[in-house]
Amino acid sequence: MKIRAVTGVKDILPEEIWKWRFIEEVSRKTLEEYGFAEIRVPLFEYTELFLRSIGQTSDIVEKEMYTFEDSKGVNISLRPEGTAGVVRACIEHNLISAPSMEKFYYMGAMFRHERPQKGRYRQFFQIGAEAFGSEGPQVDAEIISMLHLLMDRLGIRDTVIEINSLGCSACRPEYRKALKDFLGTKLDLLCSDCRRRYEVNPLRVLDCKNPACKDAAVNAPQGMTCLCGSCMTHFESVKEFLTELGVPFKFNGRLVRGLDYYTRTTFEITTDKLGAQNAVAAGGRYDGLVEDLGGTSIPGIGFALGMERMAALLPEEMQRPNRIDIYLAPLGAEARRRALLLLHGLRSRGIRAESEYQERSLKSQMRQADKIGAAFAGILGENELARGVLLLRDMQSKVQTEVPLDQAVEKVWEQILKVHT
RNA sequence: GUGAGUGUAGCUCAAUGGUUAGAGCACUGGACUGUGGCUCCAGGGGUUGGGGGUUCAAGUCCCCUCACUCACCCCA
Repeated sequence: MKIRAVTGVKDILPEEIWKWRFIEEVSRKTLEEYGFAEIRVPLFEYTELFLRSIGQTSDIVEKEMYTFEDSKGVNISLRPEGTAGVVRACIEHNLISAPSMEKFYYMGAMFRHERPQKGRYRQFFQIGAEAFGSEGPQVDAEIISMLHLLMDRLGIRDTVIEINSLGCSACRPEYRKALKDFLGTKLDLLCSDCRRRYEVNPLRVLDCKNPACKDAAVNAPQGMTCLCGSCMTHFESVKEFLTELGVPFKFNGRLVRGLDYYTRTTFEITTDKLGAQNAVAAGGRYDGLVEDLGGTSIPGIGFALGMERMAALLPEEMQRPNRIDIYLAPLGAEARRRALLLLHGLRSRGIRAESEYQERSLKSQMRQADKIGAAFAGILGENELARGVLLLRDMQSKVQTEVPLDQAVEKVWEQILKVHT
């Protein structure tokens, strides 16, 4: 068998990795401005954790988890999402307690055994954040507005923020019943998937893309009309705060999340530029999850964003940054020996320097300097060697200056500073 | 899990069933023997995804298989 990467996973090559780093850097900065602290939790957990958090009947658990037994027969799963592990760690290490706010963020790989397609992989990277300790609508608005700011900083436009409220443990069952009563009269109009959903999770019928189902559900009761008083007030406040913060959003009464733990506010940032996978970030409140997993009753809210999808949406005009400051082009064995020392000096000073190690024409070395995008070329031939100088060429302006070899490191440093400012 | 499309050089793609499977880009060298991007010339690079079949002859037709892509489903 030919050796290759496993189906549905991909290598992120050097020519593209700058996008990931850019997204990570901007996200880190933004999250930390909002008071989130990084946490790293394992890539795998006992399967039971996901069964209890995400929900037995969710598609993720039913058919998308990488589940296996280790050599001792312990049932393990690769994490399909990040929230469950973070909540587990918080409970285990007593990181959260009732009234005080605690905020965490993470970035890393998630695994789902789905059929790969555009924007969907079996190993994919998410950046996620979770805020515990407050059920106040300010937190909801803050998280959504933070995402809005983050998208803006990344230069990603053409996305829409959609929000909805799913109600709480008091009013959701009522809505579910109302919806079931309504859909019960339309069963023969629904697709086979939706007839199954009707039994297991009727809310998801609203999410079906099948035109017949959309028609059948057009007059379905909206979740909003069934919200209890406190959920209604909460949702109204979230919308008010968002408006005050200047965050544009769209109410979408059909926005249903695929994970069972969500309550009250849910939101999604969508785009039409990614084919069938339109969600770039999504999240919501999960006021019951901590308790469900064995902690005390602590409300929480969080989101996750898809790095591959973000990377695909970065503005096309963004360029891969230069990775080398100076390329040394030595001519002859003696010059190459001297270049080795100079390289060491430059690099020790924090200058990104590269060189050719074999005998090659100056022409080809200059071509190489150009190809890797070096800001400067340093030419060191017999001529220069004899006079103890380095010929420094600014690749953009083509201006060449000679600097004394024994001061080369400092001179190069000065020139680079000039270019960078 | 279901459906459709596509597999030929590192990449993008040509090649009526018929000679030794080509081109552009990329790479290397040269024209310019010490100066990058443009131009021109030359060179290296292939188990035509894999296996079987039909045929005098298969990259081309048939079957199987694998992979990729897109979509359904679902989601970040």
